[in-house]
Amino acid sequence: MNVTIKDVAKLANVAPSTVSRVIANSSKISEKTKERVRAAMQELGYHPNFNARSLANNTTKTLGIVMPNSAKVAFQNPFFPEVIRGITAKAHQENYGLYLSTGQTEEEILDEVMEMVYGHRVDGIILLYSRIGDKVMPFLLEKEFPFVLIGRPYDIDESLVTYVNNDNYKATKTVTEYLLLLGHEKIGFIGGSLDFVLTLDHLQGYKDALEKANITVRDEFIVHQSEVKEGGQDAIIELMSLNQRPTALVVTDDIMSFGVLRMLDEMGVKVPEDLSLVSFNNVMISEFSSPPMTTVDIHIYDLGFRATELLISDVLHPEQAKRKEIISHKLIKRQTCSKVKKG
Amino acid sequence: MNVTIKDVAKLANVAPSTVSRVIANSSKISEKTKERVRAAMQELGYHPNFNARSLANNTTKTLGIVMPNSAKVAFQNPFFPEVIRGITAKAHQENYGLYLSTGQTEEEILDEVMEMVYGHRVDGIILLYSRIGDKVMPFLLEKEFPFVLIGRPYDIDESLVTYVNNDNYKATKTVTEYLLLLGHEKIGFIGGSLDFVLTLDHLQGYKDALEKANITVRDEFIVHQSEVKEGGQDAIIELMSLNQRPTALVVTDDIMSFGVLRMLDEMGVKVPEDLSLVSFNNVMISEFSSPPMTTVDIHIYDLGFRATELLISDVLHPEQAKRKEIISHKLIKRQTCSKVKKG
DNA sequence: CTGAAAGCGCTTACAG
DNA sequence: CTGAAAGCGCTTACAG
Repeated sequence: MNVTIKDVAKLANVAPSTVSRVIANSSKISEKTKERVRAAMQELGYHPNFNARSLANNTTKTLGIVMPNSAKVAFQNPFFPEVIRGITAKAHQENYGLYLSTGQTEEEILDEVMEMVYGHRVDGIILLYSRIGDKVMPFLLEKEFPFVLIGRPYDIDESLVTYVNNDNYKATKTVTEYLLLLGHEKIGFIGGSLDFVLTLDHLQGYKDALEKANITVRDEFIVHQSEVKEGGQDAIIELMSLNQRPTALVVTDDIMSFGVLRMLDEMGVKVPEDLSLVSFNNVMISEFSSPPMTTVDIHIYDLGFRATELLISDVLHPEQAKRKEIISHKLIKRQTCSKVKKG
Repeated sequence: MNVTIKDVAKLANVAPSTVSRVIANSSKISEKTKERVRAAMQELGYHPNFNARSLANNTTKTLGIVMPNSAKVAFQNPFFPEVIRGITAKAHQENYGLYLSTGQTEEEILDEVMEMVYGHRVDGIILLYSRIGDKVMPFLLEKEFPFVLIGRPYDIDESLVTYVNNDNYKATKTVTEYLLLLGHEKIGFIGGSLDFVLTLDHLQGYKDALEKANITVRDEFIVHQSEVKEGGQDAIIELMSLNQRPTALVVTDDIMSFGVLRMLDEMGVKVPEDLSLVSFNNVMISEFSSPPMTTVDIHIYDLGFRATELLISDVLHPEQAKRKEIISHKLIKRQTCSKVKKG
């Protein structure tokens, strides 16, 4: 019922193998034959069967995207759509398809990745996160399956994995120093779950900036929230209940900042007059908060785009050395920061 | 190099066909044999090759997701992640994989869909939008390829397609009537591009509510914006420059509302004192706007979940009648609406 | 430059 | 309940 390579071959009066070569645009086939075959394909409305091709040459032309287990939460954060947008752009350019992970728990995700690999569903995998104790990467490493990490490897020799990341340590350090320059000394930190390597980097940058300025790091100023949504709110209540309130806040995610700003508004705390805030990601809507937030643009789209580029290159040349790439970041100053109030 | 069905067969001392039947868990195989075969699979670390299976039985166990061409814009709107989340949940439950469209233009998307269909990449397709003049649906219809639409068909006999939708007409009508009840008579409308069927429904609901209340529909109160992001801003400037400003606004998208609220704040227009606003979608962060927005929850997740359920059912039973399903909506009252000011 | 043949790893009537 | 055989639609050495 379906038009196959054989039908085309018959009509064009050539062997199936020749048709196959025309599809691959092999240089060994004469222009004349190519034209004849192409005409036959046109006439019959031929389209190659991907599964057959994949089976024959062990290649799928599709890339797997693996999201953190908290898909529920994750996808509510514009980070993921945006990084996927970058991935999509490059993948489309290079004629790769995209296969999405659907697992909700760490275990399910590992199962899926195993299926992607063993089942030959994809040629390579993009990991959208780096989590401590993660088992996906060790598995991929062991199978020598091409993958690229968005984030940085942890507990694993860096030379073994291709990854693209921001300098999150430096970004957080800079941002904290910026707050210090504005005269703030009581600076709070609201970050994500300590399960993520990202959070470690954020935290270290924050601490080092303070220490460099000879300011003691206070544990009660540091709050971690895995649940981005309500997290922002709980965190701010905690901080604002302290005897010594911070006068500035480093919040590591724009969506969290939305929650924080809302909460502060309700509590009657004026931003930036009473409290300054610096955020991270520069997600589209972050300029629509009130007041519009000062935030670090980490070029999410580029993370996805470059990761895909590197992955495809690794897929095509598995023998080449792993590479790392740092995507630049940029502080976008809007209206949530001001000099500390005297007194 | 790879462990295949043959290796397992050899070790278990059965024929490859038997192994295949064990994988399919055929009831014709004795428990004893099953156990022996499973043990062999375990021992060898066997995993089925999906491409081979797909080729042999012409089934992929994967579903295609097709996003609107404006992927650039689209994905910035939390609607898509959220609907995909619903899709993901059901797909995972039923052991289906997900394949994502990557095209950026209408033409590219059609090409991709054709490739999905002709290339046997997916068993069925979920269309995340309904656009006027769209060519994807007619193609799918012609090929009799299983698909489900999120939205409603336009210019196509409804009995021909399975779809899941909200009653957007009624929702907008109700919301407008709510504003009327609060005493507003000058009610503006900020909607999406007229290319989308969704916008037609929104607009009709808005108009009918006004007409029913004997209020003339004013063209200058109606603004369409395709670009959600800046759109919100341009639109509000236009409206607020009128001699007769509206006292209330129906905005058909939360993200747009964020832009609108920001703009109003800058212009010194107080919400809800000077202007009321009702929005649509109840996206996660919509409760974090200031003030928190009153919006219609359209149960995006459910749209995706049910669509997937229906699609899988259509894939499995192509002969059955097409179905339609309306997902409920609910007005979430927060703080952007109040009675009209006297005078 | 082109063809005949084997093979990729499964599934599924058909027999028994 | 199990096996032998054909087939799914491609690709790719190997010959010529």
